[in-house]
Amino acid sequence: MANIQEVAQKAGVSVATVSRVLNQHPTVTAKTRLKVETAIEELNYEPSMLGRNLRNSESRLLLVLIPSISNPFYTEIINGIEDTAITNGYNILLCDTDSNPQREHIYFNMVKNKLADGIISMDPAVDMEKLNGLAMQYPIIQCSEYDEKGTIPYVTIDNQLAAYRAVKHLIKLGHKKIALINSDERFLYARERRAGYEQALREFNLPIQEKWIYHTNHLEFEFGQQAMRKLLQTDEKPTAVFSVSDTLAIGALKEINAHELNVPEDIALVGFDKISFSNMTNPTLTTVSQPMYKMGCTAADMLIKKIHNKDVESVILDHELVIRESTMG
Amino acid sequence: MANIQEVAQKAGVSVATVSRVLNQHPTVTAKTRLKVETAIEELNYEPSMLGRNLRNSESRLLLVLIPSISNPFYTEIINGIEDTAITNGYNILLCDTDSNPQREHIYFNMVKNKLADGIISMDPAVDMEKLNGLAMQYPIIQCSEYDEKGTIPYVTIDNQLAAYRAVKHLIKLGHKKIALINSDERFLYARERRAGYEQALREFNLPIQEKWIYHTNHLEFEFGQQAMRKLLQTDEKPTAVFSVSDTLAIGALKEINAHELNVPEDIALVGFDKISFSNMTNPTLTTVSQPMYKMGCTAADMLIKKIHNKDVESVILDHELVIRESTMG
DNA sequence: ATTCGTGATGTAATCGATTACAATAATTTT
DNA sequence: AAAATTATTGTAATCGATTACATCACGAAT
Repeated sequence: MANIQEVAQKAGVSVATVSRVLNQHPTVTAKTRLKVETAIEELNYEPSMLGRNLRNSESRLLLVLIPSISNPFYTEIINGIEDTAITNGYNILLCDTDSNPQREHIYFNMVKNKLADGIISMDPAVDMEKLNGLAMQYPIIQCSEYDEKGTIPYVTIDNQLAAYRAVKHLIKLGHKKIALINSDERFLYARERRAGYEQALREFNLPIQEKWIYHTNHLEFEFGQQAMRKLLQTDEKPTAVFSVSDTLAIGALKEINAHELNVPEDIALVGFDKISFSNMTNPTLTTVSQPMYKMGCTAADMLIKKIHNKDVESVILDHELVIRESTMG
Repeated sequence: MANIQEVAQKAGVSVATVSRVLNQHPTVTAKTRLKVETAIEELNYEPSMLGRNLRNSESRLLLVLIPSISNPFYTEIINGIEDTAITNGYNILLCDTDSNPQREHIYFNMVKNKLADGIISMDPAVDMEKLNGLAMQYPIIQCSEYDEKGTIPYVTIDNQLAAYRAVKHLIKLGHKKIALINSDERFLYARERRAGYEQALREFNLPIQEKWIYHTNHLEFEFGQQAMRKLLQTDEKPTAVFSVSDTLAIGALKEINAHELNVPEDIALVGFDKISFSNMTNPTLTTVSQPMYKMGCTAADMLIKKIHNKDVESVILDHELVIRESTMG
């Protein structure tokens, strides 16, 4: 790979002139520009981002932190981020943190070292303290999950309201024994969705029963199955289940079927996220739709603004309850 | 963010000594090491990758090119890559190329510019010519999809044999009218799997009927539905379907159900990839299992070897036909 | 006491770009 | 035609690290 020196030599000019051509400075003569451009062409030269970044302290790269690539919830968000980034001349790099602090540390360092210009964090398990510290010096946005006590701008939905509506929908269908499959309440979204669940129950004077609330640390299908297995073992089986994630709900559906029970006749089921697979199950899954693509776009917009030192405000986007077969009697 | 100069000043030593401490050179006195380490501590200093990379021409970053993050097929492979990379002191960056040459170009440049040390490409739609050109100078490995005419080392499975076995399994069950849902035959895997399909039919003297071969450009569920709709419209309906991807098969299953037909009684179904969803459908999906995690590990191992200038040979891993409910009569 | 050897540290070049400032060439003004 | 002005281009410092080589200090050998 040729460097700027060789181009300069070949074109018979100084490196400064080559750099000016590269950066489209208007002061360069058409003739010299041509010379340089031919030299670039002939040497197949491409400027080194390393040298450039070191000098400019800018990489035009955005980091997107996700806990796990296997969660389909993130795919549409990422598409939104990517489209917006590219429109603005940025590129994104996906970072699968596996909720591992050590990996996170590496990605944090990439920003400190100017290898990236900013971070969009979607990892609920991120070290909030570290993230807040980093955010004092570097552009950071949180997407979906955020720190209520922190000062980092975020884009999300009203999780409590969404859960409330989902459970209210079940209550309106006549259900009185409604279970909750929740994830780890270390996470804000889990706490908020539980609050929404309880809010709905209280509003209709239904008791909140611990035996119908199941917590799981993982979001994979199998954990939904496991959750449902437990719930079916309770002395009084629930007639409806609200799950805080589609993947868990799909696992639950599988388990319900395995017990020769039917959805929605025996047990109604509501998920959360509207992942594409939720429309492929039989029955199709009632779920809460988050505007994922828009969320991604908004997050990217906010980050880019922040990089340019503009002020940004947190955003709460609308959600929607998508009623499908799993709650249609 | 402090730099090495400031640390040197604070510690009362030269930058060379600081660098020596950072790189654990044995020649530094315990006393000076301590001085430097305290200074690093106090200034909260972290060495800049940019400066280091520029000097060392090494980033210890690997690029992983995937066409789309939404395809669950890649998740386990990526886990394998990531685990292996980290064990060897490398980190990975996921690049969602969207099969877009312009985006690819950016990622190719990152390697040219030493922002990354090598590439694992999993994009079937990658510009093979460019990739081959790049591979003459930079470490590149192909995973899953590869260029049969090129010289880039790859890791994959025997796609033709796998397809042959899948279709033979259907024939052994007594099926004579077997359809194929294939993806774009620009891709090698699609051509190979079709070859396996035809090989099995020929071996058992079954005619190859164009009406039962459907091509689709996308792998999302909806395209599987669309494919199946077409196949059900043919004058003579197939009694079995082999789909080159689980996502397409799951879409097909949905469509079959929508027509009030049953799997496997009316139509048997075989997918490919053993994605985690394929065990959540009802009935569960017979599919071809690729050793995805191992594939990822192998690819990462090969790439790291290549970065260290060792010779690497292409690898063909074993596959397995996983028989589940969708072909159990 | 002088010389030598060894180990610890410092000096300065280097990687590949950008850019302030200097220098030169081209043009206009008088 | 000489001076003044302006348009191009070149020189060299800079970003933050690494490292070959130079230097220095100190103890051992003679």
